[in-house]
Amino acid sequence: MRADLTIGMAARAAGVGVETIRFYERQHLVRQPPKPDGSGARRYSADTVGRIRFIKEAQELGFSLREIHELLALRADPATDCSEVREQAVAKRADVRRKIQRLQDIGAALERLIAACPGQGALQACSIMDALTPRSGGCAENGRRQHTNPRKSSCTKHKKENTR
Amino acid sequence: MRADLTIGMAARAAGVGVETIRFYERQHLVRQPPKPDGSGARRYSADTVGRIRFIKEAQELGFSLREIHELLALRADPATDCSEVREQAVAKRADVRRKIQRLQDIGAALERLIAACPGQGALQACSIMDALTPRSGGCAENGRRQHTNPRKSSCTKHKKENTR
DNA sequence: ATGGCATCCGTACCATAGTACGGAGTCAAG
DNA sequence: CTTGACTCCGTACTATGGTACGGATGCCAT
Repeated sequence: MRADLTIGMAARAAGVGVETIRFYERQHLVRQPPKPDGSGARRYSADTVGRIRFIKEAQELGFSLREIHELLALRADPATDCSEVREQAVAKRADVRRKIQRLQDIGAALERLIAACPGQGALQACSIMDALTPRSGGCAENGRRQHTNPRKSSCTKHKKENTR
Repeated sequence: MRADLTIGMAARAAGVGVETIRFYERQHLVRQPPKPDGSGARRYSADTVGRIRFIKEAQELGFSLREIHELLALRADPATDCSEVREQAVAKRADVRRKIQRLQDIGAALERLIAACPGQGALQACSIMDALTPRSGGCAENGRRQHTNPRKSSCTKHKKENTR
């Protein structure tokens, strides 16, 4: 794997600023490559770019840099005690699964919200908090019946949390 | 919905500190309830507790407080322009789907890492970065074939990024 | 060899999301 | 009627994750 990118090129390729790469180096999230042959500028590989992209993505999924470090440090290889690595990997997997579950709940709530909102004014008040608990709050689904009379929606019954 | 919790009780129920609730009030993420009848202490409802829980969960999924505010502000109801709400909800849903996809990728990579790691030392070096790109890097899966000859694993070929 | 970039490195500053502190008030039990 | 636990509100401090700045140096094309 040849390292042929300057820090500026690597930063552009990864979609971050040069300073971010240096910051990650200080945090030991990416290794600072050696200066090739006493030259002034370090050279970065495409692998490093991928690593930086991974860091940014994982951040958007709610992992802290510390957690990302742990993720990146996980290695199955013949030199390490695999059972410990395995244990951590299993824990991370559980974490990931929990997050997926919650996102699916939020996705379903948004789906309900969208269904309650046919395009011309909903028939029933419905926030995402209502939509999270399908059996209880508002959010009658109110599909493609746009031709039906949009008056008399019996709405705006419960205001509850107004918050701003 | 009766509001019968003091701020301390609400904080405990939501798993946050009192100061966090006050902070959210300052940020207009939760409404500050009125003091009932000139009494000194405000009273919070179970709804507010749910709202705070939602905020904490969404944060762990990588949403900023600003984004969470937008999520919470989405309401389908007869008084608002539904098509605009719908548009935002659809955008948020896309966001959520993207996150789910990435988490599934990471989950699959962890799965591969776990599979490559039978418990006694892996046959092949494999980091999560390798495991993310199944066809290319390391991470031969190495399931329950512990009886097959574990020599000659042709491992530890590519060290690439060592990073610390 | 010189002008214009880019890199290097250190330090300072910034936004976000809390967390702590301190003084004053309230309320119920002992 | 005091003590202790809690609330209220304002201000200050903290941790995380960058961003910006500035002087020195390096690289390369004209």
